[in-house]
Amino acid sequence: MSDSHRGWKDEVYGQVARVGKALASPRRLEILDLLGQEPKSVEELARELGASVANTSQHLRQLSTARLVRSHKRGTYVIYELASPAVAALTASVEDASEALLLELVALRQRGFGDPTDADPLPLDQLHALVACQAVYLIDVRPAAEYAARHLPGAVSVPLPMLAEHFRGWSSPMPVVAYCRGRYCLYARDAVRFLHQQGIRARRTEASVRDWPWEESATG
Amino acid sequence: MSDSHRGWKDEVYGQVARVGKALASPRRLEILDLLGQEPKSVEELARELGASVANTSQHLRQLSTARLVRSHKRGTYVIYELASPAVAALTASVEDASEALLLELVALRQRGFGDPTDADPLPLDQLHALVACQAVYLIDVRPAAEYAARHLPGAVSVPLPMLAEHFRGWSSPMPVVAYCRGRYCLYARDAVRFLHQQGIRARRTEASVRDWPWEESATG
DNA sequence: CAAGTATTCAAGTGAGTGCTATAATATTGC
DNA sequence: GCAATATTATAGCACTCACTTGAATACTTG
Repeated sequence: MSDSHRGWKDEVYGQVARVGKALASPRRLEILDLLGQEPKSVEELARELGASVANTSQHLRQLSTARLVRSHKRGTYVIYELASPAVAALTASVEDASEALLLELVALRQRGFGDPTDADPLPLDQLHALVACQAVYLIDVRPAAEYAARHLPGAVSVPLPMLAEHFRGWSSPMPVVAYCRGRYCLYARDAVRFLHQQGIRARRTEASVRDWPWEESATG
Repeated sequence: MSDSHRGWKDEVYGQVARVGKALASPRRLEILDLLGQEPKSVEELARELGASVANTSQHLRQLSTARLVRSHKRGTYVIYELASPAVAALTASVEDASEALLLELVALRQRGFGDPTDADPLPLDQLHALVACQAVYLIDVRPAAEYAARHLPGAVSVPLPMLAEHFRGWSSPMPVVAYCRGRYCLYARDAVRFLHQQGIRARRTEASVRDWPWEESATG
């Protein structure tokens, strides 16, 4: 009985495992998070990953055969992007589950944000409210291209290298809130540390373009 | 800049990849689906999988070190169970994503349910309504132990081997709806085929205990 | 058409994985 | 305590995977 279904089940779970295998490498997971920000070229991904171009290309090939990403050519570059929003939802699920199950991961993340000057992150719902009534100065500290692709409504683009220049002579009493790529990105942490050094009220949030309630292409 | 965060990112994504690796094997995915029904012993899982006990034990060990499952002893048996509801949600996410991304999987599933006598499955919301007003006879064709652990409200336990006996002399005009473990289980299909042969109005649903809106331990 | 550049292919290596078969380790029931 | 049984550990095999290196491909630009 159960035996007569064996072949079919093997095939079915074999297919699901194609997706599972794609999620089995740290590099590939990081690639998926990066592509969740914005489509990127192989070279750019390799630079972000600190990996060789050839190696990055191979990982992208695997993600591609598992249908998690797709590519098209733009000029001399091959631009990779997530195959669908379902992929961003999938990686979010895996990361959520990991945080729920692995104490090590929670500890590791606390270690990254453990400096006493790193205030608690601003929760998503509070951010929503504060931005709506313009009570905070929301900055997007990712590279400009990622801001251009998609950003939180009301946010100002201040890439990390521009931070000092942007806040030179800053005297507004309005508190600053910084966001970056999300949970596993330290840009916002670095920004907040710098602003604190300058005596500017600042806080980070773990919200990112992934979490924001998106109406299609509303890039306010 | 990005380089100074490298070590931390490697560790973080390494942790997430622990969960990813656990999802990278067809056998382990099937184990997670089976444990989503009910906690089971190694021996029982091995029988369901058509795998050796030793091999099953090894897979369970991997799932265990990734914290997706946990175990406790009952008599001479070691009973494995999902570590938390988050694991069931995770496997559901992976399967959802696979179905959204892999045409092969959709085709494969259609092949399993492609017989013209297999009517379209009853959607979850319709099932909810029909059960609420007692317009259908809902049968749970999984093994009795899984029914005992958890079942849809209003369902009657009719394990597949008991099907013929249960419906001998059946004359009610009420249509039968059969459910089993879910999307990748063929028990409900087999039950509906049999009932059709007997001239009984029957339909399957892909709803399962995983999909039902559960209030805690309401096993109506 | 030629040069330059972005990407992919191919081969090689060391580590890891899935499976089998066999032995070892409980733990229960007599 | 001894036999029976459920589970896990160990060793070995074929295979896959991640990464590196060096060459090949494809496309743009002059």
